[in-house]
Amino acid sequence: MLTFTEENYLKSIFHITHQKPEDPHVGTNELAVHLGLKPATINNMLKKLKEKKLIDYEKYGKITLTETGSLFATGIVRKHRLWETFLFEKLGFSWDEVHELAEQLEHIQSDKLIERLDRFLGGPKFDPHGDPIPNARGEFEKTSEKTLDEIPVSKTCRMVGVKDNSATFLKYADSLNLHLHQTIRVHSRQEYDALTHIEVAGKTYTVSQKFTENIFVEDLEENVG
Amino acid sequence: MLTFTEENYLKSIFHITHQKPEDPHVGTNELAVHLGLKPATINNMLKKLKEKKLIDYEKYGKITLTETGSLFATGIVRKHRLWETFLFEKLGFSWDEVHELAEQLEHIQSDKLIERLDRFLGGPKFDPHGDPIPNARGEFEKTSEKTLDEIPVSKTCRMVGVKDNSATFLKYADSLNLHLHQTIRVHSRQEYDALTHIEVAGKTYTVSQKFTENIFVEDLEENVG
DNA sequence: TACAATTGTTAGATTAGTCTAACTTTATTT
DNA sequence: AAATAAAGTTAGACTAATCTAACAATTGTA
Repeated sequence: MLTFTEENYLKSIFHITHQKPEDPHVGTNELAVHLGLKPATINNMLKKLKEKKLIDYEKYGKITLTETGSLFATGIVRKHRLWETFLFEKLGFSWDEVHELAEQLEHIQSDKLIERLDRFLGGPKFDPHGDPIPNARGEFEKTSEKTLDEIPVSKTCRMVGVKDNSATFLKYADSLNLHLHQTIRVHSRQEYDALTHIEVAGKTYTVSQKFTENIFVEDLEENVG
Repeated sequence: MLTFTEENYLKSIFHITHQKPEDPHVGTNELAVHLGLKPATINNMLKKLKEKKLIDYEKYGKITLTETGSLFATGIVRKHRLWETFLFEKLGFSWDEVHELAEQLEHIQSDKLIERLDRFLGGPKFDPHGDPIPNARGEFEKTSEKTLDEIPVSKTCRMVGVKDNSATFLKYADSLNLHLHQTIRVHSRQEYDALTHIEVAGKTYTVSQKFTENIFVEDLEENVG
């Protein structure tokens, strides 16, 4: 049984690893920033996690989850995303509210509870942000890594997720009618700064590259022809 | 904002106070037993709770909740019982399983969540054990204090709650078809040890006084005549 | 390659919540 | 009322998780 704190460390290592699949290196400072703690604190805990065989780690080396650690991490992510789905689907929370609450709920200890919740929700595969929900074995589907800024002008795509999970970003997206499964047409794009004109639900908006690179999309062409 | 631990202390003081309305005295040892801690530990925390104006307490004196402390306590009880109701009604847990899970869920911090949960459940007034659910102001209905051992022979009553919330007791009750709102007829009672023959859903059982005094009931006669 | 910048580590202090062991006060019993 | 039992308190130690400040190793660059 892990402590609340240990769970958060494993989850952060998992997220950092998966946010940049090209570089599986996780460093002390990086983890400190992610967890909002000081590097010295991290160092301290890394020893404990290594002791418990949850991570592989050598002094001045990189941090990686062991198989056990990884299983715990996906377990927490599974719980987090199922609770988000519950809050969104059943209690009517908006997608910018669910993350913070799920941060608390993900630490509830009960396999039975989480399996019942999963069933109650109809075995969802994705959470309200389009992130995949791991199954009880820790497996999850790979999602599109294509972002809206990569879609060529005059093509249409479908929104399938978001890279940024902050409430600010999510509320902004909401205000542009952008939600999961929404169809987006790229009208034009400035060569200089990639400022993009998009059409969403009959309305057009101008959005920055900072914004477009945080929207995950799927091509829609094949479904049209 | 209270810590997990502080919440548990307040909740225990609340429960001890309400379990014996004739004697509102709560002592250090008593609280220690209730929380599964040592008296010395309790003493330590009492100082902190007093400091925070959550309890009234003088050295060697009795412990009582302040108005603020009481409001926090009923808030926790409200959350506990709403979560129990959710687990029972929506996720299909049995009434002997819900308490332990609610012990964790009751500490989730979000007024909005609990109000949404309340609405989702249809504003229940009682939890799966028949205990009243306080409203957002901390008010709750008073329930019957009459127990099955007080029902005269050949009278019929309706089960409205349980005094003992242990899984062992609840499973035993379940095995006798005893659940909330069930009608119970008292067939006979031994004068010596109050061993009682009851009829439940067409079947008869012999139960001890230890058992009958843990079943809260309401008279049914007035509804019959 | 050597220096500077970045990154990581160590030592020691702090806080919350717990414990044990010894002691004090209050309550009960003869 | 005195002796005993029960209840409550204090002092001091421990663990988990954090911090700051000082130091060490690695990396990147001139």
